Amino acid sequence: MSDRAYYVTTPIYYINSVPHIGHAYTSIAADVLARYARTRGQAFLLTGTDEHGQKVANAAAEAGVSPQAWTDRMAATWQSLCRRYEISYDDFIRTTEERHQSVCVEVFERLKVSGDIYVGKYEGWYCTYDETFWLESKLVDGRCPECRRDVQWLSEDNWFFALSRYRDRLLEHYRTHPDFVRPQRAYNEMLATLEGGLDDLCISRTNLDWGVPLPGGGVMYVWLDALLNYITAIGWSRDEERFRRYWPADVHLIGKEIARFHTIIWPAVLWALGLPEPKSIFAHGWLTIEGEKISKSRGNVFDPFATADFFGADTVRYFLLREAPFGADFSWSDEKVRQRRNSDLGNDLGNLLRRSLTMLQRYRDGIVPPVAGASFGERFGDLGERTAGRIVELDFRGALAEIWELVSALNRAIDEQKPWRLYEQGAQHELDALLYTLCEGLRWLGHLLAPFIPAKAAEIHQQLGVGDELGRNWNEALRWGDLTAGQQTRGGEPLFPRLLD
RNA sequence: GGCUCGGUAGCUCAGCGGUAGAGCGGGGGACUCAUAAGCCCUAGGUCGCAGGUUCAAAUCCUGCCCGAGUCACCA
Repeated sequence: MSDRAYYVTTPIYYINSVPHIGHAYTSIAADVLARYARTRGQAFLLTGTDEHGQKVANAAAEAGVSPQAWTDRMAATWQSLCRRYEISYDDFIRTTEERHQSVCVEVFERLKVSGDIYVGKYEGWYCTYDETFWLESKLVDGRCPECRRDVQWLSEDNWFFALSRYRDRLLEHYRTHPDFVRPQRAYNEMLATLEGGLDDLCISRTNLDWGVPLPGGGVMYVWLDALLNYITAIGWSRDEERFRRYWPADVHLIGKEIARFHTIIWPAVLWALGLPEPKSIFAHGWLTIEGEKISKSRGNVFDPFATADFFGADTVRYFLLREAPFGADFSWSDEKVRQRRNSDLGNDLGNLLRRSLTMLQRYRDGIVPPVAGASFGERFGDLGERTAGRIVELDFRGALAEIWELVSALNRAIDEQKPWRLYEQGAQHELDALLYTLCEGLRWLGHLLAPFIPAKAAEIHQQLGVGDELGRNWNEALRWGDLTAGQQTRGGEPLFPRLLD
Protein backbone atom coordinates (compact mmCIF):
# COMPACT_ATOMS: atom_id res chain seq x y z
CA MET A 1 0.00 0.00 0.00
CA SER A 2 2.61 2.54 1.03
CA ASP A 3 4.38 1.47 -2.12
CA ARG A 4 1.81 3.33 -4.18
CA ALA A 5 2.83 6.56 -5.82
CA TYR A 6 0.75 9.55 -6.85
CA TYR A 7 0.72 9.39 -10.64
CA VAL A 8 -0.18 12.52 -12.60
CA THR A 9 0.10 13.07 -16.32
CA THR A 10 -0.06 15.86 -18.83
CA PRO A 11 -1.23 15.15 -22.35
CA ILE A 12 1.67 14.33 -24.59
CA TYR A 13 1.99 17.35 -26.79
CA TYR A 14 1.48 17.16 -30.51
CA ILE A 15 4.53 18.55 -32.17
CA ASN A 16 3.38 19.66 -35.56
CA SER A 17 4.29 23.17 -34.47
CA VAL A 18 6.11 25.09 -31.77
CA PRO A 19 4.75 25.24 -28.23
CA HIS A 20 2.69 28.14 -26.96
CA ILE A 21 1.74 29.28 -23.48
CA GLY A 22 -1.31 27.03 -23.39
CA HIS A 23 0.93 23.98 -23.45
CA ALA A 24 2.88 25.29 -20.52
CA TYR A 25 -0.37 25.83 -18.61
CA THR A 26 -1.24 22.15 -18.34
CA SER A 27 2.29 21.19 -17.45
CA ILE A 28 2.50 23.81 -14.72
CA ALA A 29 -0.69 22.55 -13.10
CA ALA A 30 0.58 18.99 -13.23
CA ASP A 31 3.85 20.12 -11.75
CA VAL A 32 2.12 21.73 -8.78
CA LEU A 33 0.30 18.49 -8.08
CA ALA A 34 3.47 16.47 -8.35
CA ARG A 35 5.52 18.81 -6.20
CA TYR A 36 2.89 18.78 -3.50
CA ALA A 37 2.46 15.02 -3.72
CA ARG A 38 6.19 14.53 -3.25
CA THR A 39 5.98 16.16 0.17
CA ARG A 40 3.68 13.33 1.14
CA GLY A 41 5.44 10.40 -0.45
CA GLN A 42 6.18 9.08 -3.86
CA ALA A 43 4.93 10.84 -6.95
CA PHE A 44 5.42 10.43 -10.64
CA LEU A 45 4.87 13.18 -13.19
CA LEU A 46 4.76 12.08 -16.79
CA THR A 47 4.82 14.31 -19.83
CA GLY A 48 6.08 13.89 -23.35
CA THR A 49 5.45 14.34 -27.03
CA ASP A 50 3.04 12.79 -29.48
CA GLU A 51 5.09 12.43 -32.62
CA HIS A 52 3.13 10.48 -35.18
CA GLY A 53 0.38 11.29 -37.64
CA GLN A 54 -0.18 13.11 -40.87
CA LYS A 55 0.28 16.62 -39.59
CA VAL A 56 3.68 15.87 -38.14
CA ALA A 57 4.69 14.24 -41.41
CA ASN A 58 3.47 17.31 -43.24
CA ALA A 59 5.29 19.69 -40.96
CA ALA A 60 8.49 17.75 -41.47
CA ALA A 61 8.04 17.78 -45.22
CA GLU A 62 7.49 21.51 -45.21
CA ALA A 63 10.64 21.96 -43.20
CA GLY A 64 12.43 19.74 -45.67
CA VAL A 65 13.56 17.18 -43.13
CA SER A 66 12.65 13.60 -42.31
CA PRO A 67 9.85 13.07 -39.79
CA GLN A 68 12.31 11.62 -37.31
CA ALA A 69 14.68 14.55 -37.64
CA TRP A 70 11.74 16.89 -37.18
CA THR A 71 10.49 15.15 -34.08
CA ASP A 72 13.97 15.03 -32.59
CA ARG A 73 14.22 18.76 -32.98
CA MET A 74 10.73 19.49 -31.68
CA ALA A 75 10.97 17.14 -28.72
CA ALA A 76 14.10 18.96 -27.66
CA THR A 77 12.21 22.25 -27.83
CA TRP A 78 9.43 20.86 -25.65
CA GLN A 79 11.90 19.55 -23.13
CA SER A 80 13.55 22.91 -22.86
CA LEU A 81 10.12 24.49 -22.36
CA CYS A 82 9.67 22.21 -19.38
CA ARG A 83 12.99 23.25 -17.98
CA ARG A 84 12.20 26.90 -18.54
CA TYR A 85 8.99 26.60 -16.51
CA GLU A 86 10.52 24.35 -13.89
CA ILE A 87 8.38 21.34 -14.74
CA SER A 88 9.77 18.60 -12.57
CA TYR A 89 8.82 15.68 -14.74
CA ASP A 90 9.95 12.21 -13.76
CA ASP A 91 9.81 10.92 -17.29
CA PHE A 92 9.38 12.39 -20.72
CA ILE A 93 8.06 9.90 -23.20
CA ARG A 94 8.23 10.21 -26.96
CA THR A 95 5.92 8.06 -29.01
CA THR A 96 8.65 7.34 -31.53
CA GLU A 97 10.72 5.61 -28.87
CA GLU A 98 11.12 1.89 -29.13
CA ARG A 99 9.88 1.35 -25.59
CA HIS A 100 6.59 2.86 -26.62
CA GLN A 101 6.17 1.45 -30.10
CA SER A 102 6.89 -2.14 -29.21
CA VAL A 103 4.31 -2.02 -26.45
CA CYS A 104 1.76 -0.47 -28.80
CA VAL A 105 2.16 -3.44 -31.07
CA GLU A 106 1.69 -5.71 -28.11
CA VAL A 107 -1.53 -3.91 -27.22
CA PHE A 108 -2.70 -4.45 -30.77
CA GLU A 109 -1.96 -8.17 -30.59
CA ARG A 110 -3.71 -8.55 -27.26
CA LEU A 111 -6.80 -6.76 -28.47
CA LYS A 112 -6.83 -9.08 -31.46
CA VAL A 113 -6.73 -12.07 -29.17
CA SER A 114 -9.39 -10.70 -26.85
CA GLY A 115 -11.63 -10.01 -29.81
CA ASP A 116 -11.98 -6.32 -29.06
CA ILE A 117 -10.77 -5.37 -32.50
CA TYR A 118 -11.92 -6.57 -35.88
CA VAL A 119 -11.42 -5.80 -39.54
CA GLY A 120 -13.94 -3.49 -41.09
CA LYS A 121 -14.42 -0.95 -43.80
CA TYR A 122 -13.31 2.62 -43.21
CA GLU A 123 -15.18 4.79 -45.61
CA GLY A 124 -15.69 8.43 -46.17
CA TRP A 125 -15.11 11.47 -48.34
CA TYR A 126 -11.45 12.25 -48.57
CA CYS A 127 -9.70 15.38 -49.69
CA THR A 128 -6.34 14.37 -51.07
CA TYR A 129 -4.95 17.87 -50.91
CA ASP A 130 -5.74 18.38 -47.22
CA GLU A 131 -5.40 14.68 -46.46
CA THR A 132 -8.53 14.87 -44.42
CA PHE A 133 -11.72 12.87 -44.18
CA TRP A 134 -14.95 14.81 -44.21
CA LEU A 135 -18.45 13.93 -43.20
CA GLU A 136 -21.03 14.21 -45.91
CA SER A 137 -22.73 16.94 -43.93
CA LYS A 138 -19.57 19.04 -43.80
CA LEU A 139 -19.04 19.16 -47.56
CA VAL A 140 -19.80 22.40 -49.33
CA ASP A 141 -21.45 21.79 -52.69
CA GLY A 142 -19.89 18.36 -52.64
CA ARG A 143 -16.42 19.81 -52.26
CA CYS A 144 -13.85 20.08 -49.50
CA PRO A 145 -14.94 22.81 -47.08
CA GLU A 146 -11.30 23.80 -46.55
CA CYS A 147 -9.83 24.09 -50.00
CA ARG A 148 -12.92 23.69 -52.20
CA ARG A 149 -11.30 20.95 -54.21
CA ASP A 150 -13.11 17.79 -55.25
CA VAL A 151 -13.26 15.00 -52.74
CA GLN A 152 -13.21 11.30 -53.42
CA TRP A 153 -15.00 8.39 -51.80
CA LEU A 154 -12.47 6.24 -50.07
CA SER A 155 -13.04 2.75 -48.82
CA GLU A 156 -10.30 0.87 -46.96
CA ASP A 157 -10.05 -2.25 -44.89
CA ASN A 158 -9.04 -1.22 -41.40
CA TRP A 159 -9.00 -2.38 -37.84
CA PHE A 160 -11.84 -1.25 -35.60
CA PHE A 161 -12.00 -1.16 -31.84
CA ALA A 162 -15.35 -2.36 -30.50
CA LEU A 163 -15.97 0.79 -28.50
CA SER A 164 -19.74 0.45 -28.63
CA ARG A 165 -19.44 -2.72 -26.58
CA TYR A 166 -18.32 -0.65 -23.59
CA ARG A 167 -21.07 1.91 -23.58
CA ASP A 168 -23.12 0.38 -20.77
CA ARG A 169 -20.08 -0.14 -18.61
CA LEU A 170 -19.02 3.45 -19.20
CA LEU A 171 -22.46 4.73 -18.31
CA GLU A 172 -22.45 2.68 -15.15
CA HIS A 173 -19.00 3.93 -14.27
CA TYR A 174 -20.07 7.54 -14.76
CA ARG A 175 -23.09 7.00 -12.55
CA THR A 176 -21.12 5.44 -9.75
CA HIS A 177 -18.12 7.76 -10.03
CA PRO A 178 -19.34 11.34 -10.26
CA ASP A 179 -15.76 12.57 -9.82
CA PHE A 180 -14.39 10.49 -12.67
CA VAL A 181 -14.49 13.47 -14.99
CA ARG A 182 -14.05 16.98 -13.68
CA PRO A 183 -15.12 19.69 -13.73
CA GLN A 184 -18.84 19.04 -13.71
CA ARG A 185 -19.22 20.71 -17.08
CA ALA A 186 -17.00 18.15 -18.76
CA TYR A 187 -18.70 15.32 -16.93
CA ASN A 188 -22.11 16.42 -18.15
CA GLU A 189 -20.96 16.75 -21.70
CA MET A 190 -19.30 13.37 -21.82
CA LEU A 191 -22.25 11.70 -20.16
CA ALA A 192 -24.49 13.21 -22.81
CA THR A 193 -22.18 11.89 -25.50
CA LEU A 194 -22.37 8.43 -23.99
CA GLU A 195 -26.12 8.55 -23.76
CA GLY A 196 -26.19 9.49 -27.41
CA GLY A 197 -24.55 6.22 -28.28
CA LEU A 198 -21.10 5.13 -29.43
CA ASP A 199 -19.73 3.91 -32.71
CA ASP A 200 -16.75 1.65 -33.01
CA LEU A 201 -13.45 3.35 -33.53
CA CYS A 202 -11.14 2.86 -36.47
CA ILE A 203 -7.70 2.32 -34.99
CA SER A 204 -5.53 1.75 -38.04
CA ARG A 205 -4.59 3.79 -41.08
CA THR A 206 -3.37 2.60 -44.41
CA ASN A 207 -3.13 5.93 -46.18
CA LEU A 208 -0.08 7.17 -44.33
CA ASP A 209 3.04 5.58 -42.97
CA TRP A 210 4.24 7.92 -40.21
CA GLY A 211 2.99 5.95 -37.27
CA VAL A 212 3.49 2.80 -35.26
CA PRO A 213 3.69 0.04 -37.90
CA LEU A 214 1.18 -2.72 -37.34
CA PRO A 215 1.76 -6.36 -38.17
CA GLY A 216 0.08 -7.02 -41.48
CA GLY A 217 0.45 -3.45 -42.69
CA GLY A 218 -0.78 0.02 -41.91
CA VAL A 219 -0.04 2.10 -38.87
CA MET A 220 -1.84 2.57 -35.58
CA TYR A 221 -4.32 5.45 -35.38
CA VAL A 222 -2.36 8.25 -33.81
CA TRP A 223 -4.82 8.82 -30.98
CA LEU A 224 -4.64 5.27 -29.72
CA ASP A 225 -0.88 5.43 -30.07
CA ALA A 226 -0.91 8.63 -28.00
CA LEU A 227 -3.20 7.42 -25.24
CA LEU A 228 -1.11 4.34 -24.67
CA ASN A 229 1.81 6.49 -23.50
CA TYR A 230 0.25 6.63 -20.06
CA ILE A 231 0.92 2.93 -19.56
CA THR A 232 3.91 2.30 -21.79
CA ALA A 233 5.95 4.87 -19.86
CA ILE A 234 5.43 3.12 -16.55
CA GLY A 235 6.29 -0.35 -17.71
CA TRP A 236 3.07 -2.09 -18.58
CA SER A 237 3.83 -5.66 -19.71
CA ARG A 238 7.55 -4.98 -19.24
CA ASP A 239 7.91 -4.26 -15.55
CA GLU A 240 4.81 -5.33 -13.69
CA GLU A 241 6.08 -4.31 -10.28
CA ARG A 242 6.76 -0.80 -11.45
CA PHE A 243 3.49 -0.64 -13.30
CA ARG A 244 1.48 -1.65 -10.25
CA ARG A 245 3.16 1.05 -8.21
CA TYR A 246 1.75 3.76 -10.48
CA TRP A 247 -1.34 2.46 -12.18
CA PRO A 248 -4.15 3.46 -12.09
CA ALA A 249 -3.18 7.09 -12.55
CA ASP A 250 -4.50 9.48 -9.94
CA VAL A 251 -5.29 12.16 -12.47
CA HIS A 252 -4.87 12.79 -16.16
CA LEU A 253 -4.76 16.52 -16.80
CA ILE A 254 -6.03 17.48 -20.22
CA GLY A 255 -7.38 20.42 -22.14
CA LYS A 256 -11.11 20.28 -22.50
CA GLU A 257 -10.95 19.75 -26.26
CA ILE A 258 -9.61 16.24 -25.89
CA ALA A 259 -11.98 15.07 -23.20
CA ARG A 260 -13.75 12.48 -25.32
CA PHE A 261 -10.59 10.57 -26.04
CA HIS A 262 -9.61 10.44 -22.41
CA THR A 263 -12.95 9.91 -20.74
CA ILE A 264 -14.62 7.49 -23.15
CA ILE A 265 -12.16 5.82 -25.49
CA TRP A 266 -9.32 5.51 -23.04
CA PRO A 267 -11.15 3.70 -20.22
CA ALA A 268 -12.70 1.35 -22.76
CA VAL A 269 -9.30 0.47 -24.20
CA LEU A 270 -7.96 -0.14 -20.72
CA TRP A 271 -10.87 -2.39 -19.87
CA ALA A 272 -10.29 -4.30 -23.08
CA LEU A 273 -6.75 -4.89 -21.87
CA GLY A 274 -8.01 -6.02 -18.50
CA LEU A 275 -6.72 -2.92 -16.75
CA PRO A 276 -8.48 -0.54 -14.37
CA GLU A 277 -9.45 2.93 -15.56
CA PRO A 278 -7.65 6.03 -14.28
CA LYS A 279 -9.01 7.44 -11.05
CA SER A 280 -9.91 10.76 -12.54
CA ILE A 281 -9.57 13.02 -15.52
CA PHE A 282 -9.55 16.77 -15.20
CA ALA A 283 -10.29 18.86 -18.27
CA HIS A 284 -9.10 22.39 -17.69
CA GLY A 285 -10.24 25.45 -19.57
CA TRP A 286 -8.72 27.24 -22.48
CA LEU A 287 -6.30 30.04 -22.20
CA THR A 288 -7.12 32.84 -24.58
CA ILE A 289 -5.07 35.88 -25.50
CA GLU A 290 -6.93 39.09 -24.76
CA GLY A 291 -10.13 37.09 -25.07
CA GLU A 292 -9.26 35.47 -28.38
CA LYS A 293 -8.45 31.87 -29.05
CA ILE A 294 -4.78 31.20 -29.48
CA SER A 295 -4.21 30.47 -33.12
CA LYS A 296 -1.67 31.11 -35.78
CA SER A 297 -4.21 32.60 -38.16
CA ARG A 298 -5.08 35.28 -35.61
CA GLY A 299 -1.43 35.95 -35.21
CA ASN A 300 -1.67 36.01 -31.44
CA VAL A 301 0.71 33.17 -30.70
CA PHE A 302 3.59 34.39 -28.65
CA ASP A 303 6.74 32.66 -27.66
CA PRO A 304 6.49 31.12 -24.18
CA PHE A 305 10.25 31.28 -23.83
CA ALA A 306 10.26 35.03 -24.35
CA THR A 307 7.38 35.34 -21.89
CA ALA A 308 9.34 33.49 -19.25
CA ASP A 309 12.35 35.68 -19.95
CA PHE A 310 10.33 38.84 -19.55
CA PHE A 311 8.16 38.03 -16.53
CA GLY A 312 10.08 35.19 -14.97
CA ALA A 313 8.85 31.62 -14.87
CA ASP A 314 7.54 31.93 -11.33
CA THR A 315 5.47 34.97 -12.16
CA VAL A 316 3.91 33.22 -15.13
CA ARG A 317 3.23 30.11 -13.08
CA TYR A 318 1.61 32.21 -10.36
CA PHE A 319 -0.50 34.17 -12.79
CA LEU A 320 -1.83 31.13 -14.61
CA LEU A 321 -2.87 29.38 -11.43
CA ARG A 322 -4.09 32.41 -9.49
CA GLU A 323 -6.08 34.22 -12.14
CA ALA A 324 -8.90 31.79 -12.89
CA PRO A 325 -10.59 28.70 -11.51
CA PHE A 326 -8.69 25.79 -13.02
CA GLY A 327 -11.62 24.38 -14.93
CA ALA A 328 -12.66 27.63 -16.58
CA ASP A 329 -11.42 29.52 -19.60
CA PHE A 330 -9.58 32.70 -18.97
CA SER A 331 -7.84 35.40 -20.86
CA TRP A 332 -4.15 36.13 -20.80
CA SER A 333 -3.13 39.74 -20.99
CA ASP A 334 0.32 41.13 -20.36
CA GLU A 335 -1.25 43.93 -18.37
CA LYS A 336 -3.00 41.51 -16.02
CA VAL A 337 0.18 39.53 -15.56
CA ARG A 338 1.99 42.73 -14.71
CA GLN A 339 -0.69 43.69 -12.19
CA ARG A 340 -0.58 40.32 -10.48
CA ARG A 341 3.14 40.43 -10.44
CA ASN A 342 3.35 43.86 -8.89
CA SER A 343 0.40 43.62 -6.56
CA ASP A 344 0.46 40.07 -5.26
CA LEU A 345 4.04 39.02 -5.72
CA GLY A 346 5.92 42.28 -5.44
CA ASN A 347 3.90 44.40 -3.03
CA ASP A 348 2.37 41.73 -0.82
CA LEU A 349 4.86 38.89 -0.75
CA GLY A 350 8.21 40.25 -1.89
CA ASN A 351 7.92 43.43 0.09
CA LEU A 352 6.87 41.47 3.16
CA LEU A 353 10.08 39.48 3.01
CA ARG A 354 12.09 42.60 2.42
CA ARG A 355 10.64 44.76 5.16
CA SER A 356 10.73 41.90 7.65
CA LEU A 357 14.36 41.09 7.06
CA THR A 358 15.36 44.74 6.96
CA MET A 359 13.84 45.36 10.38
CA LEU A 360 15.35 42.19 11.74
CA GLN A 361 18.72 43.36 10.48
CA ARG A 362 18.29 46.82 11.93
CA TYR A 363 16.92 45.87 15.32
CA ARG A 364 18.46 42.46 15.93
CA ASP A 365 21.46 42.23 13.62
CA GLY A 366 19.56 39.81 11.42
CA ILE A 367 19.35 37.14 14.08
CA VAL A 368 16.08 35.33 14.67
CA PRO A 369 14.96 36.29 18.19
CA PRO A 370 14.20 33.68 20.83
CA VAL A 371 10.64 34.71 21.55
CA ALA A 372 7.97 32.84 19.68
CA GLY A 373 4.62 34.57 19.55
CA ALA A 374 1.93 31.96 19.61
CA SER A 375 -1.11 33.69 18.21
CA PHE A 376 -0.29 33.06 14.57
CA GLY A 377 0.29 29.42 15.30
CA GLU A 378 -3.23 29.20 16.60
CA ARG A 379 -4.78 31.25 13.85
CA PHE A 380 -3.07 29.45 11.00
CA GLY A 381 -2.55 26.03 12.50
CA ASP A 382 -4.64 24.35 9.83
CA LEU A 383 -3.41 26.44 6.91
CA GLY A 384 -1.31 23.62 5.52
CA GLU A 385 -4.24 21.29 5.67
CA ARG A 386 -6.55 23.80 4.03
CA THR A 387 -4.09 24.56 1.28
CA ALA A 388 -3.41 20.89 0.66
CA GLY A 389 -7.11 20.23 0.41
CA ARG A 390 -7.45 22.84 -2.28
CA ILE A 391 -4.48 21.53 -4.24
CA VAL A 392 -5.78 17.99 -4.20
CA GLU A 393 -9.10 19.29 -5.52
CA LEU A 394 -7.15 21.09 -8.24
CA ASP A 395 -8.46 24.36 -6.91
CA PHE A 396 -5.17 26.17 -7.36
CA ARG A 397 -6.71 29.57 -7.16
CA GLY A 398 -8.34 28.67 -3.87
CA ALA A 399 -5.07 27.32 -2.53
CA LEU A 400 -3.24 30.53 -3.33
CA ALA A 401 -6.05 32.57 -1.80
CA GLU A 402 -5.64 30.58 1.43
CA ILE A 403 -1.91 31.20 1.42
CA TRP A 404 -2.40 34.89 0.82
CA GLU A 405 -4.40 35.17 4.01
CA LEU A 406 -1.18 34.53 5.84
CA VAL A 407 0.68 37.04 3.69
CA SER A 408 -1.93 39.67 4.46
CA ALA A 409 -2.05 38.86 8.14
CA LEU A 410 1.71 39.28 8.45
CA ASN A 411 1.65 42.61 6.65
CA ARG A 412 -1.20 43.73 8.86
CA ALA A 413 0.64 42.64 11.98
CA ILE A 414 3.54 44.93 11.11
CA ASP A 415 1.28 47.93 10.72
CA GLU A 416 -0.69 47.20 13.83
CA GLN A 417 2.27 46.58 16.10
CA LYS A 418 4.62 49.13 14.59
CA PRO A 419 7.98 47.50 15.36
CA TRP A 420 9.81 50.83 14.87
CA ARG A 421 7.85 52.19 17.78
CA LEU A 422 8.37 49.07 19.88
CA TYR A 423 12.07 49.54 19.26
CA GLU A 424 12.01 53.18 20.31
CA GLN A 425 10.01 52.32 23.39
CA GLY A 426 12.33 49.51 24.32
CA ALA A 427 9.55 46.93 24.27
CA GLN A 428 12.04 44.13 23.73
CA HIS A 429 9.74 41.22 24.32
CA GLU A 430 7.00 42.45 22.01
CA LEU A 431 9.49 43.32 19.32
CA ASP A 432 11.11 39.92 19.52
CA ALA A 433 7.78 38.20 19.36
CA LEU A 434 6.75 40.11 16.28
CA LEU A 435 10.04 39.62 14.47
CA TYR A 436 9.95 35.93 15.21
CA THR A 437 6.39 35.73 13.94
CA LEU A 438 7.42 37.35 10.69
CA CYS A 439 10.31 35.00 10.13
CA GLU A 440 8.34 31.93 11.03
CA GLY A 441 5.45 33.04 8.85
CA LEU A 442 7.83 33.49 5.96
CA ARG A 443 9.30 30.06 6.53
CA TRP A 444 5.79 28.66 6.28
CA LEU A 445 5.18 30.61 3.12
CA GLY A 446 8.25 29.04 1.60
CA HIS A 447 6.81 25.59 2.16
CA LEU A 448 3.30 26.46 1.07
CA LEU A 449 4.44 28.23 -2.06
CA ALA A 450 7.06 25.72 -3.12
CA PRO A 451 4.72 23.75 -5.39
CA PHE A 452 3.60 26.94 -7.11
CA ILE A 453 6.72 29.08 -7.39
CA PRO A 454 9.53 26.66 -6.60
CA ALA A 455 12.52 28.88 -7.33
CA LYS A 456 11.20 31.87 -5.40
CA ALA A 457 10.09 29.71 -2.52
CA ALA A 458 13.62 28.39 -2.27
CA GLU A 459 14.90 31.96 -2.34
CA ILE A 460 12.64 32.92 0.55
CA HIS A 461 14.19 30.18 2.63
CA GLN A 462 17.63 31.15 1.49
CA GLN A 463 17.14 34.75 2.54
CA LEU A 464 15.78 33.55 5.85
CA GLY A 465 18.86 31.43 6.25
CA VAL A 466 16.93 28.27 6.93
CA GLY A 467 18.57 25.18 5.56
CA ASP A 468 17.40 23.18 2.66
CA GLU A 469 14.17 21.99 4.16
CA LEU A 470 11.79 22.44 1.23
CA GLY A 471 10.10 19.23 0.34
CA ARG A 472 9.52 18.17 3.93
CA ASN A 473 6.12 16.82 4.76
CA TRP A 474 3.91 19.77 5.65
CA ASN A 475 2.58 18.08 8.73
CA GLU A 476 6.08 18.16 10.14
CA ALA A 477 7.43 21.32 8.58
CA LEU A 478 4.43 23.49 9.37
CA ARG A 479 4.65 23.42 13.13
CA TRP A 480 4.57 26.93 14.46
CA GLY A 481 7.77 27.58 16.39
CA ASP A 482 9.88 25.16 14.45
CA LEU A 483 12.11 27.98 13.23
CA THR A 484 15.34 27.96 15.22
CA ALA A 485 16.03 31.03 17.30
CA GLY A 486 19.50 32.52 17.03
CA GLN A 487 19.67 31.78 13.35
CA GLN A 488 21.37 34.29 11.11
CA THR A 489 19.25 35.55 8.23
CA ARG A 490 20.84 36.68 5.01
CA GLY A 491 18.51 39.04 3.23
CA GLY A 492 19.11 39.71 -0.41
CA GLU A 493 17.73 41.23 -3.52
CA PRO A 494 14.00 41.98 -3.85
CA LEU A 495 12.17 38.74 -4.56
CA PHE A 496 9.91 40.19 -7.23
CA PRO A 497 11.17 43.58 -8.37
CA ARG A 498 8.40 45.85 -9.46
CA LEU A 499 7.75 45.86 -13.20
CA LEU A 500 7.12 49.28 -14.67
CA ASP A 501 4.78 49.93 -17.57
C1' G B 1 -29.73 23.15 -35.72
C1' G B 2 -29.21 19.65 -30.97
C1' C B 3 -26.83 19.65 -26.29
C1' U B 4 -23.69 21.89 -22.26
C1' C B 5 -21.95 26.09 -19.62
C1' G B 6 -22.01 31.20 -18.71
C1' G B 7 -24.12 36.59 -18.78
C1' U B 8 -23.72 39.97 -10.83
C1' A B 9 -19.82 46.85 -9.10
C1' G B 10 -14.62 49.72 -14.37
C1' C B 11 -11.95 44.51 -14.51
C1' U B 12 -11.80 39.16 -12.70
C1' C B 13 -15.23 36.49 -10.21
C1' A B 14 -18.08 34.41 -5.39
C1' G B 15 -23.05 33.98 -3.83
C1' C B 16 -27.50 30.07 -5.96
C1' G B 17 -34.86 31.17 -1.76
C1' G B 18 -34.89 35.60 2.93
C1' U B 19 -33.89 42.97 2.22
C1' A B 20 -26.52 42.62 -2.92
C1' G B 21 -20.32 40.34 -1.73
C1' A B 22 -14.60 39.65 -2.43
C1' G B 23 -9.97 40.77 -4.89
C1' C B 24 -7.78 44.25 -8.27
C1' G B 25 -8.18 49.18 -10.27
C1' G B 26 -10.11 54.17 -8.71
C1' G B 27 -10.92 57.90 -4.45
C1' G B 28 -9.80 59.55 0.76
C1' G B 29 -6.86 59.06 5.46
C1' A B 30 -3.17 57.99 9.22
C1' C B 31 1.89 56.04 9.34
C1' U B 32 7.20 55.16 7.72
C1' C B 33 10.18 49.12 8.52
C1' A B 34 9.81 48.33 3.04
C1' U B 35 10.09 47.18 -3.96
C1' A B 36 6.40 55.45 -3.83
C1' A B 37 5.26 49.11 -1.19
C1' G B 38 2.09 47.97 3.42
C1' C B 39 -2.27 49.42 6.75
C1' C B 40 -7.31 51.77 7.51
C1' C B 41 -11.78 53.81 5.17
C1' U B 42 -14.45 54.12 0.60
C1' A B 43 -17.62 50.97 -4.56
C1' G B 44 -24.48 53.11 -3.95
C1' G B 45 -24.28 47.97 -9.31
C1' U B 46 -32.20 47.61 -13.48
C1' C B 47 -27.67 40.72 -10.26
C1' G B 48 -28.64 39.85 -19.60
C1' C B 49 -34.30 40.84 -21.03
C1' A B 50 -39.59 39.51 -20.29
C1' G B 51 -43.03 36.75 -17.79
C1' G B 52 -44.32 33.04 -13.87
C1' U B 53 -44.11 30.22 -8.88
C1' U B 54 -43.56 31.97 -3.67
C1' C B 55 -45.05 35.59 2.24
C1' A B 56 -40.07 36.28 -0.05
C1' A B 57 -35.83 35.22 -6.27
C1' A B 58 -29.07 36.75 -8.67
C1' U B 59 -30.93 32.40 -6.18
C1' C B 60 -36.69 27.93 -8.73
C1' C B 61 -39.75 27.53 -13.71
C1' U B 62 -40.78 29.25 -18.93
C1' G B 63 -39.54 32.11 -23.21
C1' C B 64 -36.11 35.29 -25.52
C1' C B 65 -31.26 37.92 -26.37
C1' C B 66 -25.85 37.67 -26.13
C1' G B 67 -21.15 34.89 -25.47
C1' A B 68 -18.22 30.30 -25.09
C1' G B 69 -17.79 25.11 -25.91
C1' U B 70 -19.23 20.57 -28.07
C1' C B 71 -21.67 17.31 -31.84
C1' A B 72 -17.92 10.81 -32.75
C1' C B 73 -12.94 8.48 -36.17
C1' C B 74 -10.87 16.53 -37.20
C1' A B 75 -3.65 16.92 -32.49
